[in-house]
Amino acid sequence: MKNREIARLFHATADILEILDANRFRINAYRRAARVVEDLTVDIAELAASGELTELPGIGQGTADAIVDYLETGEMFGYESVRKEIPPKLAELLEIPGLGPKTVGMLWRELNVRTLRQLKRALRSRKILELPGMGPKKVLKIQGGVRAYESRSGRTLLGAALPVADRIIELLRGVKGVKDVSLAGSARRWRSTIGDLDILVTGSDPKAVIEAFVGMDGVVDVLASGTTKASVRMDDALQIDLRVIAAAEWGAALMYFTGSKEHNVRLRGIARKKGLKLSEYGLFSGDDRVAAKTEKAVYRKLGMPWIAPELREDRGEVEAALDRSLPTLVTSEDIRGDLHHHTSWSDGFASIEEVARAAKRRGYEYIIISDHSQSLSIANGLSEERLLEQGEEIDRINKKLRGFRILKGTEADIKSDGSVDYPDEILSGLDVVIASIHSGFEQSQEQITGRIISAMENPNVDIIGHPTGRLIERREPYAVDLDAVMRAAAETGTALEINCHDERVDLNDIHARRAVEMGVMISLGTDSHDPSQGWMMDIGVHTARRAWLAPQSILNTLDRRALLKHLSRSGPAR
DNA sequence: GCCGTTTTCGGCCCGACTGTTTTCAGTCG
Repeated sequence: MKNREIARLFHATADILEILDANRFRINAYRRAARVVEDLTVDIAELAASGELTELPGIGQGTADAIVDYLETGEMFGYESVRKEIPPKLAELLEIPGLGPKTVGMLWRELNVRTLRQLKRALRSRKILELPGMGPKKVLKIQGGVRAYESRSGRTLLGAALPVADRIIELLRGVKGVKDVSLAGSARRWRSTIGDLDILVTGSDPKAVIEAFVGMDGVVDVLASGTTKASVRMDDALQIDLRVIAAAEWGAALMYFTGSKEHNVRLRGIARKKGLKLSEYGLFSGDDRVAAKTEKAVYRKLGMPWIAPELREDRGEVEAALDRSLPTLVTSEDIRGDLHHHTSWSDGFASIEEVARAAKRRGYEYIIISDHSQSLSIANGLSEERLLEQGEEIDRINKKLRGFRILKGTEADIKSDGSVDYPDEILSGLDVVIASIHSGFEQSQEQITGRIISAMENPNVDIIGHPTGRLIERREPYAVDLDAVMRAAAETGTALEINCHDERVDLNDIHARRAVEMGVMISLGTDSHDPSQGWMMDIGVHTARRAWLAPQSILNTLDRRALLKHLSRSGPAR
């Protein structure tokens, strides 16, 4: 799949055009094209082959030609020609906070700044102060941006940011006069990584809220602090934006601050067509505010039902809302059990009984114990004998539990030759078999894909665990041909996992949506190694929502009997 | 560069904050 590469080239083209001060709508067109390609659930080469590229919104003749050009030659003519217009590393400077395309372009033209090193030298020179719009404070601000850029650690995992958000929300609720506090931004949309945290507050004393916010523990840098808006950087480099708004504008502000930016742009376009104006202060007809207090009211006046935050990515949700075809999304209440959990029998930290009781407290009907298999010795994988012993232990504990069932499972390794790490007679005695790749990551696409497909052809294999093997921001996916895997999953009736662990989220939202479109069932598993990680099911559920999934597409919404029946297993009698 | 229930040209989302200005440009979200 060349989708990501093509999207990257469109983004790069837009970056360069910005520095060259090209028409901003042309720049936006490239950004939109990049995003459309990025979000595609199909291989762009297929669309190119069938001549359907220009049917995509935002892809016209120019960008379609560029895509075909790249697919055929490995180079994109448009990009190659603008690339020569600026020094090779100049566009990287755009990633420095506080430094935008205008300033980068000016510094290059006036002071011949072409690299980060030359930028740092220029910031110390006196000549920079002679440039228009440049003063001592601006220089300090950019120097601060350079420091942040050099020490940056990429995006923050949602699982790490949510506890911080909870703590801040708790703190702000305690400020005098505060009425409502809400998380907004990409965290409210449950993106698996976030750039910053956005928090919204309404209350009678904005000044007190801003003061409490910029003065809280852990703040190392106040980036902005106005009467309604403030930004801080925390000691772990996480940036947090706060906005204090009037109660009458709560809904409009929540929409604005939740984004995505692209979703908001679409809505504003629709407002404009209706002769209205949408901003964070409300939906206006001239000077009259026609809606603002709740999100629902604003959406209604735009002619559509409320759209769940997880869908607000401009991936077709606006069109679906307009013609009343939004999906019924799965919710946490639909989930009957966790389909992937480890215990101290392998590399987990809790006993089977502790895991089961915690799952029962979460309101589940069942949990699958899926410890590692024998060849994963580094994780204390279970030999055949120990797996059978574990089964007896599960039987004993099940007798003690009422209204809850521990199912016998395994997360069996898919070995380098594609075989599964236990013999069929062992696998067929289990309730659920997950098969995952934990070795041979460096194999070719053909080998990796072949391994997974041969595992799925084993009738005892029910679920493929973390199908791409990525670790967010740490390890790239192995070279798997996901399309081929999804086709085989549909044919063999094998489910694909959304591994809910915050470091994995694998399948991701786009993949999961594609899989279900191809007729594949999705399994949600937290891959917990301790019951305290069970909450990550929320990450999986909301990722499934981001993938537009209804309960029917998800294995864990089945009750125990229906689940075992679906997996073609009789299962133990109650 | 894309797009069209005001179509093939003339539009294209909106506002806060900052630092530089003396009315505004750049950056960010």
